[in-house]
Amino acid sequence: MDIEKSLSALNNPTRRRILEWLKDRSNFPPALPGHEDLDGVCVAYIQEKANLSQSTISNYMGLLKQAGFVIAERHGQWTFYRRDEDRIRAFLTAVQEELLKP
Amino acid sequence: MDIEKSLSALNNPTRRRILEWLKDRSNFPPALPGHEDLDGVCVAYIQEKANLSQSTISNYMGLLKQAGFVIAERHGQWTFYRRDEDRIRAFLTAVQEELLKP
DNA sequence: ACATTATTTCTGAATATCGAGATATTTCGA
DNA sequence: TCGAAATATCTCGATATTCAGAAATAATGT
Repeated sequence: MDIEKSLSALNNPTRRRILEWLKDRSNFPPALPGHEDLDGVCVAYIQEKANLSQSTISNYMGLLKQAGFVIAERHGQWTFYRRDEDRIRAFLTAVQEELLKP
Repeated sequence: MDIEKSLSALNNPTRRRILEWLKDRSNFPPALPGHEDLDGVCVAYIQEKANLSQSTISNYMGLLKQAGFVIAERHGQWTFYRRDEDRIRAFLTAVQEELLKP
């Protein structure tokens, strides 16, 4: 739990919006055939929604992953990203502790 | 509640440490004579503890104030800073909503 | 009024972040 | 095995942030 990295990752409106979009798979086009069971989303879909370049989104997803907010799962040529709810909650607890604990 | 500003303000280890120090007035030297009732801390004390230039600390305190984490109260030549617990809690709630709400 | 002290503001150099384009890597299909 | 698609990495210019020092402002004491 690197609070520094997490705060940096959150300190960007697009990255926060991506995290919100990932709350609901239906914010994105339907899953690719054969991947209906995964609830992750591929980079191309995120890029399309964010309207930023592919390299930027790939980089952003890397930051969100390093921060622990998302899990990346590679299936063939696709990388599917989904939220890591446990670690998101762990981050919130850590910030709360840091800000509030006596 | 500008979550952008707040996250930026938190995205610096020194500023987070200052917020922690301010939890307990006894992290700093005793109050100046005649100001024992205030539980705020003057910039000079914070500067000494952070070991950064006075202009840097003044700047930092300005950011923390704009972010809503501290309240500044000017008494004579001193500005006393103290945490704004209500707004700190409000920020935590806002981040929690943004990160967790469906 | 003048000197002293606390604080803020201005200026600038070093460093970090943003987001793009070009290129590399991985994997699939023909 | 060759080519195409999806993603990752490298590099770069533009912009933002960090922090210091100097100058400006504000309040106090003599």
